[in-house]
Amino acid sequence: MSAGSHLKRLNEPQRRAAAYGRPLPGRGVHAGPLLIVAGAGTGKTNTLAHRVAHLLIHGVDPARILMLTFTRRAAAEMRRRAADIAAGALGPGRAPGGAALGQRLAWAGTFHSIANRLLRHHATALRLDPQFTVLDRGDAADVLDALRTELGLAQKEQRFPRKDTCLQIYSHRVNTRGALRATLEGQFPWCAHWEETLTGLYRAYVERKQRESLLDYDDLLLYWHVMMSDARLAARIGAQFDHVLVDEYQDTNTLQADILHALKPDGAGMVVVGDDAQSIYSFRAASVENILGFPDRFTPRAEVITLAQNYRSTQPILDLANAVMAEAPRQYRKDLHAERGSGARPRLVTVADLRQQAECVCDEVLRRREANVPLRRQGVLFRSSSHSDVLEIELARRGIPFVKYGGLRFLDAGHVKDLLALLRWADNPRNALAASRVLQLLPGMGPVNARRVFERLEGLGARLGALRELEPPAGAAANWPALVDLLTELAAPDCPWPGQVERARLWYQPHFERLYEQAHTRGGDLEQLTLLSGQFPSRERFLTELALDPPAAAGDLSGPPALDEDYLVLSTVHSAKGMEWDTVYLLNVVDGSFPSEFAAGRAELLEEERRLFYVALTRAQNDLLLFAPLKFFLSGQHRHGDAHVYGGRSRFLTDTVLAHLQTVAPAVTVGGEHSIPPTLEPQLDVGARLRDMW
DNA sequence: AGCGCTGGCTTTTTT
DNA sequence: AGCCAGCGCT
Repeated sequence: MSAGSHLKRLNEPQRRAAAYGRPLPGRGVHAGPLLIVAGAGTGKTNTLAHRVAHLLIHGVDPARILMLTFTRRAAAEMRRRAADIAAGALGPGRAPGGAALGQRLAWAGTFHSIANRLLRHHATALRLDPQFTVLDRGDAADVLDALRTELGLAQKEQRFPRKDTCLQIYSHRVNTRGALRATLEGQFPWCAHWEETLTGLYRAYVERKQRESLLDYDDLLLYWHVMMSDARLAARIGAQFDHVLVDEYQDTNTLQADILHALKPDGAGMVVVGDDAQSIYSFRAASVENILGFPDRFTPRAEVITLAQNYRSTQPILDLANAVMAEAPRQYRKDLHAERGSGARPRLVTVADLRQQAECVCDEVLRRREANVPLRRQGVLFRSSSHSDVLEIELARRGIPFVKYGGLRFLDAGHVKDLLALLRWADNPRNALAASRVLQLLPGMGPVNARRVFERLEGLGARLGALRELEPPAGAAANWPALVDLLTELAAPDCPWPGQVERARLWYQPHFERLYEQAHTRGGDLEQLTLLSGQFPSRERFLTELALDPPAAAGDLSGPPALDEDYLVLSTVHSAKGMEWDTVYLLNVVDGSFPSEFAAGRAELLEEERRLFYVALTRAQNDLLLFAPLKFFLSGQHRHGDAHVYGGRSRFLTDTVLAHLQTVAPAVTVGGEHSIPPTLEPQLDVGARLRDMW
């Protein structure tokens, strides 16, 4: 096999990117820093996978490649594809098969999961308990909530920010590496006068986490960052990897960029990929400056390769997307060019209301399925999670299976938290949050009693076995022995692993039924948790991986469809990053919803909304339908309570942009009750058909 | 101290 | 619709 034949299927810039650097015969590849600016659908993942394969083929040890992705799913995909390409190029006998090779790409993962591994490995050097517990977002917020109450911040005079807001502020400040004041003024102006109080709260938060061996998402990065500021540790970790590849670089934040820089100060072996036009995570402190400033962070400057040849969408879809971006005041112009040629013009469908929107989407989805576009080749996208509520009901009514990405998570459900708290407490007896949650499952046990029990237990050395020596509060005595039995059992070092969830569930069941209204519909989640636990080797791994990569959807009407079944995908635009569908339906293209009303009045936020819109449009391969309901029902949250709003046309749909859309007339409303969905099929020229017959 | 109820207030997107 | 503080009854 000739050198480079594995790159034959790439175009010229892709090939340059994949093969960047100088091969050292049999010993790897020597390369300086490289930025790949990859427009939507330009084969970014493919190029990166070929880059990894190229490295493997030239003898780079897979264990010395660090591959950082935005999601777990992206990491798995990258591992699989790179291994396949490399295995194919090396041929049988010269290398382990694709699957084995993929296994050996052990350092492919999200920033957070890689941080987790590094920290557990170097825990002792950091004076960190290697058994630390990873807090998911909800748990982190609950810790803050407990502290907020303890510090007496729930005062009468003025409402203190709610726990989720407190966490968001904290997180933003940590990830930008800026001052709290800057975060408050820039992102949370309505909380600015709480600056001092918040500082006190966060100080307590940090102390509490340290005392209880808890790390939240941000801590994973922070500890990693601190680790990299120690010259010896940084050198050791940097020397562990010859190549560092980073996907979705436009959505990294300052903290992450600094970690990378410390890892490879001269940029050796560093390749980052991204698209400034798809930067959509500023609320998570992502900074576009990272990608824009990347080349200049090194001497000599990093090389830049741009990919603009689009393989995903038809030209009319790209024309629309390009037209939207052309109106951005500040941008790095790269007009995408379609490899695939012409196709149907995207459509703007005006519907009367959300109900009609849902009906229309269902009709169109089914019509396409009849035309051999399976459900899984069709995706429904929306700005915020609740925008699909009405559609979900309609889908369920018609028996169309779907999976929803984004929005309410599995881990947010109370009963899932309860069961996990049992396991977490068993795993880390110092975890006060888990303890408090578990104890309060008992009737007669409130916050005060739970706290007393926990404190007395700490006095006895924080061993769960010591629970037996404690006297329970009278009101909770009846259920006390069973709980003590359970915890003693779970905490025993020889307690068999997958069985523990089953065991905990058995104890939990009666409490579950007492505490939750629709216990029967929600029971599936617990079942799913039990099944999931079997896939992990230990309790610690299960709890950590679950926090780092929670299942996408909460169990609902039908539960998650089996993987081989056909199902429609519903997704927030954020969660749709990197995905593509034959047909894309974008809901609620109405001002206030797209762009979100919260972005109004702030130019940078509005620009991010535009990029978000752009991401949504460029997910489509062949067909793109935008829906614009005339009447919009808003629930809650709004000054005047629930209301119908007649939303204006989205400000992104300017005349220039509209010129790239085929608009479909509003539906006719009959009798005020039933509305007829508009015909979406291409207009038939009946006359021509009849003439053609002869 | 626990627990259920009332009423005022509410900032989208997620590793 | 859901969070959160406060009240009143047990």
